[in-house]
Amino acid sequence: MESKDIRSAGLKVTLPRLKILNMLESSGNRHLSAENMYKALLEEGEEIGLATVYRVLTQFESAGLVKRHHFEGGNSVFELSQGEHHDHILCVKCGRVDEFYDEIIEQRQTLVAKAKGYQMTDHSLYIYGICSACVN
Amino acid sequence: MESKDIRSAGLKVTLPRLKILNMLESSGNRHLSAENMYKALLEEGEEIGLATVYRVLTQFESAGLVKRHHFEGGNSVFELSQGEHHDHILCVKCGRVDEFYDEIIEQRQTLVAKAKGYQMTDHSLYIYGICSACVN
DNA sequence: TAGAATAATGAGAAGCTTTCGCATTTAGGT
DNA sequence: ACCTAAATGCGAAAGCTTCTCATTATTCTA
Repeated sequence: MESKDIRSAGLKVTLPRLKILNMLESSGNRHLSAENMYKALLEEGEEIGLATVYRVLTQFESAGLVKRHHFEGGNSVFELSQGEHHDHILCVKCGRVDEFYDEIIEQRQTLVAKAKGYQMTDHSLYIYGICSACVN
Repeated sequence: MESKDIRSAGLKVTLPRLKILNMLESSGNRHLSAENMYKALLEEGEEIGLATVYRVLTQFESAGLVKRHHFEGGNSVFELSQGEHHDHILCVKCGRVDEFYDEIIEQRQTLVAKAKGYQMTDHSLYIYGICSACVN
């Protein structure tokens, strides 16, 4: 029951929030845009406004429930922030998204930040390419 | 004379294009938004429209003269693509931007792409943090 | 160097994603 | 069940970027 997550974020448990959280959990696609979710909800017959989808996602992000990503050229996508940090590699042809984690890259980033005199708070790494299915 | 660059990109040498290229070359800030440049041109008394600034920058990007970056939360910034590839580290407080290049990170990215079955075409890495001047 | 053909410009409108404002509805504690 | 605060939906609005199109400028050619 994901109601716990919503409640412990200090948010009231409402139908829009349950639906959105559920969609993020159960969708085959782990990376959804607000528009995606809005349309999917419409098709399910839910009367949920687009503004609400954005609002809820922003709240979930603040609560650490989801992560927002700005993929190249377009809108934001959201993913459940279950488990550990990872970065993304995406196909520029079909839009497929894969995840990866590379300890050495992580370490080097920390070193770079230190060398430049920065106190690192966050980082974003996207690798773009053509996936095996699209190379042909 | 940067007219060569414009001409060899297959573009006519016009005042807006010269001004914009010049601004990217001579500005202390290497990372400028279209809006930045537009305002600066206005202040210089140039009658250059915002649409033209965007158009020209997009053309320069296609020609490989400039690189476009999507820094977190906001508009695109452009920088002359002189010299070699580098990534960016930016201060979330003051907006300062520094550049870095880390050979090991580059190598690992190639390895990751290969391991995931991707033919890498590009990548973007941004480190966010608080710079030495803003830590206080 | 004048003229023709073509590309570039400026201004405003329009597109897209995201946020805001507000009246109405709903959740949660008492 | 009631009351208060929070959440919702809708439309409007904001911010960035692109498009349209009539006008202007550049380049090529004669």
